[in-house]
Amino acid sequence: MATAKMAYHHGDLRTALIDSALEIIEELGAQGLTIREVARRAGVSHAAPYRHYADKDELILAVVERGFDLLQETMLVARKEAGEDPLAQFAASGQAYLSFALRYPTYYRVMFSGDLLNSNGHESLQHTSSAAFKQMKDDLVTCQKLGIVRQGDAFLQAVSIVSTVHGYVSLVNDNRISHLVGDKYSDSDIQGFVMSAMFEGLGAY
Amino acid sequence: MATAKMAYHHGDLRTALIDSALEIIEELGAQGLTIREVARRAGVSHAAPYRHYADKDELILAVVERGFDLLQETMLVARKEAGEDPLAQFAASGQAYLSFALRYPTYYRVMFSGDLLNSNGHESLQHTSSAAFKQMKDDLVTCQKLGIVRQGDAFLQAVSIVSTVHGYVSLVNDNRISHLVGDKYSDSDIQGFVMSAMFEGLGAY
DNA sequence: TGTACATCAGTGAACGCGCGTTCACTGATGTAC
DNA sequence: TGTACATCAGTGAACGCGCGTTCACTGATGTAC
Repeated sequence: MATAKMAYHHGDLRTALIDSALEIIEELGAQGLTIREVARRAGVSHAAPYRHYADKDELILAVVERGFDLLQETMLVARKEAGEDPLAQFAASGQAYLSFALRYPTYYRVMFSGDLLNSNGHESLQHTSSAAFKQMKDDLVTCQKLGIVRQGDAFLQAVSIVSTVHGYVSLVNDNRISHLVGDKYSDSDIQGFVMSAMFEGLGAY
Repeated sequence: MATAKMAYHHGDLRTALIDSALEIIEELGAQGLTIREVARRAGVSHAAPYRHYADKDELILAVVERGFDLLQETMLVARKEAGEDPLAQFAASGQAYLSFALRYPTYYRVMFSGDLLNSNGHESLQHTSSAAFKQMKDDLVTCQKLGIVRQGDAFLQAVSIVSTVHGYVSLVNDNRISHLVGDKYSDSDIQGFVMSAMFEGLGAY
């Protein structure tokens, strides 16, 4: 990890700081994310981050932005691997979303609740999530045309789907389900059921 | 508000502290909830709370507990007012849940994410939410017997419903929907659609 | 009913802590000639 | 290729702040006789 390059000038501290931030978020939770801890993990004095980010909010914003980029890309790859069938494409990107959210619980939370930000400036984030949402709506329209999803307003259908997925993920990540379950079901049983109930609501065949 | 009684001894500081905490949570968010601010609002020195709660976590726990009690009671009242029809009862308590969550967004969030708690000791909370969940499951079983809800494992159905409702509420409260909407739909349009999609998934007639 | 005293519920000063941010600085790098 | 110098990316000490918690204290209350 430590190369000669890192002696005084770091090389790419701007990126390394985000890496450290992610590490912290998953390990310590959102509360643990401080400029000083980020610097500590990047092996740098706690004033150094100010060379790259004006203040804490700007760093957090960068962290969240990267998260959305990563999520979007993951979903795109999954969709491409799913072949030609539009419903399969749709399901694949949904699954990618789900996997991301369950794999990086705290990160996901930070991304979706304005938790850490003090100021505003969410514009760029809104752009990314709007794009993902539009993609989803288009998919639904396609599926409707093919008669494999119930007719109706695709926008409202999309909100409904997003609600279910987001809700499921949030409950699991906040550990609100496991104590209800006992040994009766595995996580994937539950996940499977919730997703198929959702598809039934959509009338997807 | 200030009575003679409150001169030195407060009267019921234990309760008043929770009131202040709620005020803060709705007004400043979870981050703003500090022992010192709570004391400030209750008009008392910041050491006073320690007469009633061992530490910050214990206070927060009391706040959350009250929230669950309130939620549970609200739901029970709604259910009783809904008359005899089991599906109506079920829908009514769901609606009560929804209203609570949308009315007290930050409070709801604090209740459902372990956000503020440092230590563990969630046992009593788990008890309350388990009870609410069990109620829901029983309702579903009843509805199944009457043939007004799709047959199947009521537990899984309940998880699915909770996911959708919780997800919808979380998105709305974190302001993740409004920027997608534009002027096209009112909040209640969306809410109505999401709920009926959910019921369709259940096969509720 | 009055009084002595234990107990309870507050006060306010003080502690140590980690935080975000600033500042004067210094070491490394890149570039013009 | 070598050198002077501007610029860039770090350092570390210092700031003020609000926090959780503790402590010795004091005022109010309740109770036994």
